[in-house]
Amino acid sequence: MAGIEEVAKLAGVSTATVSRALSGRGHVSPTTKEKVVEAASALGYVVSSNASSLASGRMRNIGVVVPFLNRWFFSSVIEGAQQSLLRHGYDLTLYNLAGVGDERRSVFEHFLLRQRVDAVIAISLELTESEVTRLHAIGKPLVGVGGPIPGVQTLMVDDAAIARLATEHLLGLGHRRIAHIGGDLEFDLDFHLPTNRRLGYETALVAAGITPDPHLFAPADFTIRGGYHAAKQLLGVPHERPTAIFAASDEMAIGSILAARDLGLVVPRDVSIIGIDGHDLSDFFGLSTVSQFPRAQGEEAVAVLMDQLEPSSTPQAAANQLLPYELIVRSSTASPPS
Amino acid sequence: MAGIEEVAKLAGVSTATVSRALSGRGHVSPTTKEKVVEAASALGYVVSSNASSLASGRMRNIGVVVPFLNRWFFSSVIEGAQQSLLRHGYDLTLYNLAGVGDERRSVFEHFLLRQRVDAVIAISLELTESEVTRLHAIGKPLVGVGGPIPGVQTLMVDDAAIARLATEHLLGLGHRRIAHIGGDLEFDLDFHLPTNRRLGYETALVAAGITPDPHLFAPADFTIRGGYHAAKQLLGVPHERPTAIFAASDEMAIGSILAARDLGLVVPRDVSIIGIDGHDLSDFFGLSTVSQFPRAQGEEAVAVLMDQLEPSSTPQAAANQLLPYELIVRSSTASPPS
DNA sequence: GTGAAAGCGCTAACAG
DNA sequence: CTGTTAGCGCTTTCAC
Repeated sequence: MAGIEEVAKLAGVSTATVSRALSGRGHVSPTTKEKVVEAASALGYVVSSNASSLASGRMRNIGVVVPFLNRWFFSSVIEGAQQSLLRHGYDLTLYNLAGVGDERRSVFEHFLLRQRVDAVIAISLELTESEVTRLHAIGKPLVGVGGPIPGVQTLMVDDAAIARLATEHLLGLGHRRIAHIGGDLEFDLDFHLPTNRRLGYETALVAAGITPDPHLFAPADFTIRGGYHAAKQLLGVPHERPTAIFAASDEMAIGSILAARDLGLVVPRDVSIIGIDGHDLSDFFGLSTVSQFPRAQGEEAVAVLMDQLEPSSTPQAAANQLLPYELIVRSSTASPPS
Repeated sequence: MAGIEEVAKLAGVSTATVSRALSGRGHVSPTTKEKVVEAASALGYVVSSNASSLASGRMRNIGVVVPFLNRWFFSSVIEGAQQSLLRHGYDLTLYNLAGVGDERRSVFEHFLLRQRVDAVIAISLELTESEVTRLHAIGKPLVGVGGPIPGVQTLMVDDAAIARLATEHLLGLGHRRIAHIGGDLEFDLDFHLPTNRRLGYETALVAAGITPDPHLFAPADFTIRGGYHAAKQLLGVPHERPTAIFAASDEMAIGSILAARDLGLVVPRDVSIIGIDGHDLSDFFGLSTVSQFPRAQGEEAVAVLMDQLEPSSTPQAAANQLLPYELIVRSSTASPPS
């Protein structure tokens, strides 16, 4: 456990110089710097992040708060963020706000209050005003991903536009009876995401001169299982079966594909199905979808934070900016049966 | 940002007493403690983890190293670990060793060397001997989950036994031509897990007087997609089609179910399918499986670490112990067609 | 460009 | 049971 002092001795300089040489902060002559770097690696020296943090106030650590871990969207965002952070020399401390009660309070007491992080990224999580306020009070940047947090810089896709696009794709193929599987109310608590998607769907319909039919809406929980059950409900009716389903997530769309099969329907001949996400499995199921790019969202969140944490001449990110998405047409959508 | 000193003043005690009262270490009279706690919360005081760590040498932070994030098994283990750690007042810093090259070195330079963590949990990841040695050299406990790391305390299920159990289930139903979808060689690099599962499968076969047939083995990559393709291969043969498939993961088993359907085969009438994992989706697909309990594995890993980090009279965990598993019979397995 | 020295905020002996 | 007193290992003014 070599310390800075030993490095200084070996390099024949002061500890201050070692610190400067190794951190890049402040000016050190090239020769000196080289000597220091050499001495450091010779001794296997590495700075103690604690001592460094204590003295400097920087933690080089970002807190990431998520509601779930084993959902494709979340783990993808995290992956993107983590990789990007690593590149910046930051660590990523993970907080899973699964249990909404004590766990959640506990998280805030824990890391907010223990100042373990320089900033926090909240993924698809609606923080309370008090939580936001407290974070801001202690000067911690906070960026949201996946939905608007009042008063907070947020990265999000335009859910309404995405939903409109998906619906328009179906409309363009000639579908008129288009069902929608969206989030149920419980999910709307966080983020109005389902609502926005439903809105986009209805907007597209109306623009095409179609009155949205409440019977063509089914709520589900964003999972394959949920989509399956919702789709069975939608497709099981004897008359006026929808010719297409627009699901608010790929997992629900996949569930819908499976449901259609189980009902003896052929996709896309009998029913077209489109999702949202660009899930790993969408390709496998031949699912048409509107991709959003969660890994990129994680990276972008980090870029936003870095702009604040380490202001450089050239900001890397634009916050409150709408993120890209892309319609991917595969084999689950086609013209309706005539 | 109230400091310990202000709390001490408000409570009318010394900073040392505040520290003791708040951390629980050392004895403080109940009255004093109450006063301190009150003063602390009145001031909104929270310890600075840096200062605390620097002075005490404890980080209250565990590093978790994983090869993937968006795979059910890994995110589940992490979830379990994180929740358990939170309860112990520890944070969880996540390191994704996705890219095996620079990323990996970088991780080790970063956190190993920056002493940000008290210990590390390696999930299904074969650390190099040098990595293990270095960790041990600086006295960091290290526990493996999901496969044996030489010289390291490891939590794992008995993969051979699980595979044997799954195969015996099929045998017991009367199957004789049982195919196996296992990991391909690439995956065997980490952990011999596929090999062990294949071994268990063959052991069961041999015990039943059946000679394992290499044509009944197909490698895949543990994903739904991979399982699908492997199963098509296995089930597509015109003669002597296997009557059952044992897949080394639920995702591959699900892929197999989908492949069977696409080939016009009815599960389990024409072919029985069993997996390993107890995946979230296994219930949905009616998949028979041998559950292992990844969340519990994460929790157990934490318990092992806590025993070392905060030795108490009663050890909570037994290391190098085989973890529980359970055969769950659902509707994907039945007697073979006669 | 480099060194000296004063902390960063807390914990852990050691006394009392 | 509680107070005093050294540091923990680094960063950062401030001089030079």
